[in-house]
Order: sequence, then C-alpha cells, then structure tokens
Amino acid sequence: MPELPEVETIARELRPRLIGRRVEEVVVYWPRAIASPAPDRFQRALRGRRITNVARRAKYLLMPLDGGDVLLIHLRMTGSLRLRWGQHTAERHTRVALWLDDGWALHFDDPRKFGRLWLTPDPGAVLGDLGPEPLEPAFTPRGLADRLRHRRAPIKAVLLDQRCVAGLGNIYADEVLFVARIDPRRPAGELSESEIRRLHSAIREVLAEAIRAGGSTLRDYRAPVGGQGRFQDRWRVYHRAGQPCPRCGERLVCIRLAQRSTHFCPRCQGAADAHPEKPMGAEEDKG
DNA sequence: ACCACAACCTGGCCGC
DNA sequence: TGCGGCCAGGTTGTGG
Repeated sequence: MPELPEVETIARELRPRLIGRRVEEVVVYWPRAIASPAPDRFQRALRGRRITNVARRAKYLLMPLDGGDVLLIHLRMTGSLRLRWGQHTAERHTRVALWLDDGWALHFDDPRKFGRLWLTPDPGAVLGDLGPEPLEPAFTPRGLADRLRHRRAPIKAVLLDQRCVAGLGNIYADEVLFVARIDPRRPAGELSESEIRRLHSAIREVLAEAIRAGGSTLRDYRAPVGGQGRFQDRWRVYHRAGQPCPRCGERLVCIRLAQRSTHFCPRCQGAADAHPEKPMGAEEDKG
C-alpha cells in the first residue's frame, strides 16, 4: 500500500510511541510474514528487546533494538501497522502482534499477505542496492542523470525501479511525471538535461508535499493510531482519468505501462520537451 | 545488463 | 444473490 510519504508518516507517528518500549511477547499468526530468521527464532530473538528508534529507508521501516539487531518491516501493497490497546485485540488480517510493556500492542495487519518482517544485525543485506533517498542531499540531478542515461525502458518504469530512486510507487511516479511535464512513455535515457532537472525537483516537491499532508489514504488505510492522510485530495492525475488536466484542461487519460495503470495529460505531457521556456539552470535544487 | 511478465495473495467492484 | 473477471499504493524470480 504505502510509498515513501506514507511510510514516513507511519515512522513519525510510531516513533514517540515506540522508543523505549520493551517487546514482551511476539505472536505470529501468519508465519510466512516473517522473511527471516525462521519464525520461532524471530519470536525468541525479539521477545524482551527494547526498541531504541523508528526510522525509514525507502519504503522500509527500521526499528533498531537494544543489543544490536534491527527489526525491518515492508508493508508492500496492503500492509499496515496499528497500535491497539490490550493484548488480545488482533483482528482478522493481523499477521504478527508485538505486545508492548505499556499495555499497547503493535499489530502488523495485511490482507494480501505480501508484507514482510526481518530481524537482522545487518539491515544493509536486506535493503540491497536501493537507490538514493530522494529527500537527502545525496540525491542530485547529476546523479539522477547517471542512473537514467543507459536505460531504454519508459521513464515511468524506471522511476518504479527502487535502484534508481528509492521510495516512489505508482501514485507518486505519476504525480511526479505530471509536475515535471514528462510523458511517462519516454525512454528514460532520452530525457534532456532540463527534463532531468525538472524531474529531480518534481520528485522532491511532490514527496515533500505528500509528507506534509500525511500521505495518501486509499480504501481502508489508516495510520497507526487511526488517522487518515490528506494527499489523495491533492492528486493531480492519479485516479483522475477523464477529468480535466489541472494545468491545461485536456482530458486526463489512463494507460497500461509496466503492468501498472498510468495516468497523465496527453497534451502537456505529450511532446518531448515541448515547453523549453525555462533556460538551463533556472530551476535550482530546493532540498 | 536490461526488460517483460508471472507469481505471490485477498478483497472489492462491475457486469451479466 | 451469485459468479466470473478484473482491478489494486510492491517486489522478486524467470525467461528471452
């Protein structure tokens, strides 16, 4: 379910509630939700540990524990984390429950069972070769250009590739390409320098705006204590096929690209670099 | 190395 | 009401 802004929202909400808490019991309702180690070892190793922080990398939540291990959680399509009062309050789709020492329980709920948890001393091995965090200074237009240069796949597909930029998913890839005025079907390696600069700042602007809005809420997604994001009201193109483009009034369209529904404006994202009105260097980094 | 596609799963919605 | 088909915010493995 969640992309970078939703995971960031969850991390911020959980951080003050979880730092310093001890995990008193671990209940695994769906063993395959535990990616590693084996569920019984996961359970034994996590029990009794204290959570020292709640952080995010790309779409992963990272919870370092006293003693050195890190609990990693990836929510995939439909996973969510909920804090529920009391120990025996698991619901139909609760896959793993952590009973905390303050009377609350942290529940990992996931109807589709795609989400995974890891307990490891070496989170880097789980995270693999993720690309740069788009909101960190290390994410630069030059670095983005290097990662796009040799790719012939459509730019939308490359934005979904977590090795290129970490944290974008289907909603924010579409939103970012609209703001950058780039046709999602354009081969990534054929983008001009000014398009890459627009893309770079659009990634930062859209993600930052979404975080400020508390992420997007779709269907029954809720934050850990029950709140909803507000960014779905600010979607410019996602889920808006047939409605007028907020920039030019043209009807927005939805096509299939990289096996994902892809929303864009065929007029202002239509032609290759059709609006070169801004001179090179006019768009500075806003990081 | 790159890219397309199937697989992993369930639930909700739409049309018949 | 029931059923089939299709859709869904993600990632991984397999094949070409």
